[in-house]
Formats: sequence, C-alpha cells, structure tokens
Amino acid sequence: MKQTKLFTKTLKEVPKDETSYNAATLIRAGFIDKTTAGVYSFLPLGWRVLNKIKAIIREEMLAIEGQEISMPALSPKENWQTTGRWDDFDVLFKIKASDNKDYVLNPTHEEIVTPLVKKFVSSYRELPFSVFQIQTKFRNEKRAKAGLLRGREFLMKDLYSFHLNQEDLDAYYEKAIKAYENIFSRCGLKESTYLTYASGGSFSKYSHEFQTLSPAGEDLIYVCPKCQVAVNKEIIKEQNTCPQCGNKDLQEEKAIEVANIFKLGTKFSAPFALNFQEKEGDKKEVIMGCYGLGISRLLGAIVELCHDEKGIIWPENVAPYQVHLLSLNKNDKAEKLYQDLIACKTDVLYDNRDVSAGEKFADADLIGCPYRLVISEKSIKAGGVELKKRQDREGVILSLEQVVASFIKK
RNA sequence: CGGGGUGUGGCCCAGUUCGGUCUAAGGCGUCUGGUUUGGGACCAGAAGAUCGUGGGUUCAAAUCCCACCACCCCGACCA
Repeated sequence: MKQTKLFTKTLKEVPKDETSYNAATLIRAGFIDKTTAGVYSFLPLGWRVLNKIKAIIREEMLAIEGQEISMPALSPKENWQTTGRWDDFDVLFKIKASDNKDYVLNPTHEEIVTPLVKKFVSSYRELPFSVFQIQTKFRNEKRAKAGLLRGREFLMKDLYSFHLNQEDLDAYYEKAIKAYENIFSRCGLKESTYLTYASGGSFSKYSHEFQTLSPAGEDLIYVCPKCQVAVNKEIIKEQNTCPQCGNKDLQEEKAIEVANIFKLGTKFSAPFALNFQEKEGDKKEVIMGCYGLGISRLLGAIVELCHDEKGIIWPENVAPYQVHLLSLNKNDKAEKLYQDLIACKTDVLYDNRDVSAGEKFADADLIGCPYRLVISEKSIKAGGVELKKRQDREGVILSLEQVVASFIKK
C-alpha cells in the first residue's frame, strides 16, 4: 500500500474529547474514527488489524471444532421474553419498528442460537457440537467509555457449545480455555493475560474471565504471581487464595476483561425446551456453554499495552503491515524494493509521500509497524537500506537483496 | 442514572470574568508557487466559521438569562 493512496492521515493533535490512550492514539494514527459515544468506524489500518485478530480467533475456534455461522443482529422481542431478559437485561437496545413491533439489537446470542439449534437437534446422536460467529453486538451502556474498551456497538466472537452431559461440557470448556490462551498468546498478550475466576452473573454461579493487566482496565483482580491465574474482586470473599496452588499472597491489579466464558448448563435450553432423546429413550435438556471474546476491545487492549511515548508497537501477528518502508527522497530503489517486497508477499506500507523525513519517522513510530525500512541517499551510500525494529533504537544496514531475503523467510 | 467539566473552520485553541474596537485572532491540516529532505522544515499567497441548538434580554450577544442537545471525566451498573 502506498501511503499517498491511503485516504486517512495522521493528526498531530488528538480531538480533545478522546482521553483514553487507545482511542486517542488510534484516532491520531488514522485507525479508527468516532461517530458518537462508544461507536467507532474502523478505517483501512484499523480494519486490517481487526481482520488479523479475527483470523487468529477463527483458526483457534475451528481448531476446537467450532462451526462458523452468522446470526442476525436484530431479533424479535419474543425471544427475549422467553428467558425474561426483555425486562432484566438493563443495557438491552430496544427498537420499535414502524409496524409497532418490538425488536432487539442483540447484545449476545443465547436467545437466538438456542431456538436455532432446537430446529436441528433431537437425538443424543447429534451431540455434542459447537457453533461460533464473529459479529457486531449492541449494548446500550449508560456510559460508554475508555474508547474501544467499553462501546455501545462492538465486535465480538461468541461460541456456544451443546452437550449430552456435564462431563462433556467440562471437557470442552477446558479445550476452550486452551484455545483462548492460544489466541491471547498469538495476539501478543501472553504475559499480561490471566485466567480469572469470576462471578457468573445471571448465567451461573461462577465463570472464567481472561483479564489483561492494564491501568486502563475497569476490573480489579487478584493475581497469583506463580500461576498466571487470578481471582476477580467480585468473588474474593469466597475465593481468596489462588485456585490453582492455594497461594495466599495475591497481588491486586487493574485489568481489562477481554473474554468471559460460562458453563450455562440448562439456563437457556430449559426455557426454549432444547431437549434431546437419550439412547434409552428418555428426554433430557441439552447442556450448554458460552464463550465470549471482545474483539474490538482486544484491539484496544493491545494498544493500551503495546506502545511507547511515540506511538503503537504492534505485535507482529496483528500489525496492519509487517513493514513500513520510508523513502526519504525520490529514488527508483525505493519503488523497486517496494515491488520486490510485494512480490514475496510481504505486507508493506510504503511512505512515498513528499513530506519531510521527520514527519515520516514520526508517523512510522505512531502507526507502529514492527519493521521499518529506510532508504535514502545516506543508506544507499552505506550499502543499501536500514532495517529497524519498532522497539529498537538502532537499525542495521542491509543490501537490498538481503532485506528482501529476510522477509521471504518470515 | 447521580456529580463534575467542555462545546468557537476538518483538528487544537484565544476571546466569555466586565456585551460594543469580533466584519471572530493564532497554530495544525488543505490549496497555489518556490526553497527543502535522517526526526513533525521554511518563505509568500489563498480558501475555509450556523461561535452546539432553540428561545429570551438589549440600540447591540461568541460574551448575559432560560431550556434543550452532544461529548469527556468520576461514581453507580456491567449476563
């Protein structure tokens, strides 16, 4: 991508109504734009990052045999009355259509997926299985805040699993935890993300969250330094030692809840009468689990964690482009190198703008691609092109051939 | 939903205390021309403003009064 073709541009100053680091920086760098409180557009750079995160999540969901589907964003009132959540779900977006019918902009999809699955499942032979989707959710938060961390419209991956019995759910639940660990690891948050024992809200007594340590987070958790496990403050009275090793010396930390998983049991299969017939002929309710992951929130969390005073430092797997190529003066070598990198399938953003060197460096640091290539008269005299990692102070000079070769390997 | 704060070209912001010289200043960005090119360069010129919205007071309102709206922050809520 040539930067002169990119329709967005960076800002030197942040709009003053964005004070959260993630939104301020993503807006300044041209990744997102705010339409209204808690509602953002994803611009070319931001959309690329979002798609990379989605691809990772999709791979991990498919790996635990999740079947991808897409359910509607809109649903009728009746589904929510069946479970009582038409009245109980306080941030439900309710819409009255012109025919005076009530609809919901779905905040989650238990009310949709359960009757959907009921149409196909009637026998023990058809269980277990799981379905997932990556989709926009709506929650009418009283107060949207912290940029992408708490929006009114946001992207979520939701997985639902259906089982014959509790043991089968328990086993699948463990697989889902492993898949989530893989996701956060691949997104660059392995060290900072903790499996956290939490309340189950209205779903179940307990649940598990994945909490990423950050001062920008809203949650207080108690971290076990030995186990990569934590306890949410909301259940610390009942659980004040590490659930894994029994350690009493837990450390209080602020954290961003990036995912929440629940053993639903029959919470939704009961009201929708999602049953199956056993081998012996008896009818039983399907045992369910649900597994949410806030994708746009995760993107925001990555920015909160991965940055320095100059801008974002994207983890390689989710960077909008692997390489930011800067040409400091017009020369054919830059154009040639750009073409060569594209030819070896490297994601490259090519700053071919007619602006000062300082502006290009500043923008490269702000946008945060993992590798920066600088080609200039100076670099050519020194032997080719400078390669620098975003987080490093100094780069190295490589020949043009060496640079291309180094990206072929990746 | 309670408390606090803020609304002035695409963005940042001066001006509001004490109404008049505001026919709204400056910076960023944009456009034209020129000089620049290893850390947000410089010169010259230009375009771009319902001063959040509605009402009121006044000879006169960005400025005073009333109502509303939007956004941000703290708290509450958070399946």
